Amino acid sequence: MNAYIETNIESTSTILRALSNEHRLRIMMWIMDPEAHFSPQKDGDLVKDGVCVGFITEKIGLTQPTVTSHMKVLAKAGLVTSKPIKNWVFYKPQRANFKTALASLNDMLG
Amino acid sequence: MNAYIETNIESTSTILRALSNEHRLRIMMWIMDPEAHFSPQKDGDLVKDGVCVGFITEKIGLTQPTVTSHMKVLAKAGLVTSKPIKNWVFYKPQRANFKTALASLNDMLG
DNA sequence: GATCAATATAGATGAATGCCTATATAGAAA
DNA sequence: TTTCTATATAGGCATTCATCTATATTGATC
Repeated sequence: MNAYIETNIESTSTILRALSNEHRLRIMMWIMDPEAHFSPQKDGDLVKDGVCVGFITEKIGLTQPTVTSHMKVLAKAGLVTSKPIKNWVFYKPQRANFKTALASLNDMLG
Repeated sequence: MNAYIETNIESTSTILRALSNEHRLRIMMWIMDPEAHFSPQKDGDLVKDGVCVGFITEKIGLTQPTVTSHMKVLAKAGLVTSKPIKNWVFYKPQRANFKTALASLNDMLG
């Protein structure tokens, strides 16, 4: 078989699985346009640094460990990166990887 | 909240979940371009009617009930429709719904 | 009408998911 | 160095998913 297509199917399905959960889809939507959905943070810029776990937790109404677990799924799929500042952790979208996934979907199914 | 966005999140995540399984993603890829992946069928046109369950089952190497179950997931997500001819059932992509999902993803995250 | 062929349904099982509470860790501040 | 705060980890539990075997259904054919 075609190794390129196979690798592509694997990573694409990982990304789709990450986004297939309503909470995670909502979270991605929020952090893609953080200034529209969160108020400014003290120790990290919403756009430059990302959104902290606490803000997401409060907004989505799940417990903090559950949110951390969702963020890890997004991170493993390559959709976000995390950066610790003081004792916060800020999550920021990886737009390029999202765009690549959309393009793959289009290649494969479009 | 915005009912439009909420409905959208629900149906989009349903479609993403349907496509997040590697087998289903592969099947969708095949039936989107059926002539590239299957040989002609006796009682149904690959493009006009769709691909029969038996062909998919043989190509993917799972059992027939498992394939039927996958096809039902795709159908529930609105990604395929089925049409019985004689005692075959042909599955055909619903391109418009797929395109809509891609567009929603772009709206929400792009 | 009996048989064959293609698909669907039923039911079981193991693995993965999503959620929680309780606790650990690590940096900041007192 | 004790305490506070933000996040991570551990572990348990219920639900959903992916798969199989066995069987039912339905149309075609003999």
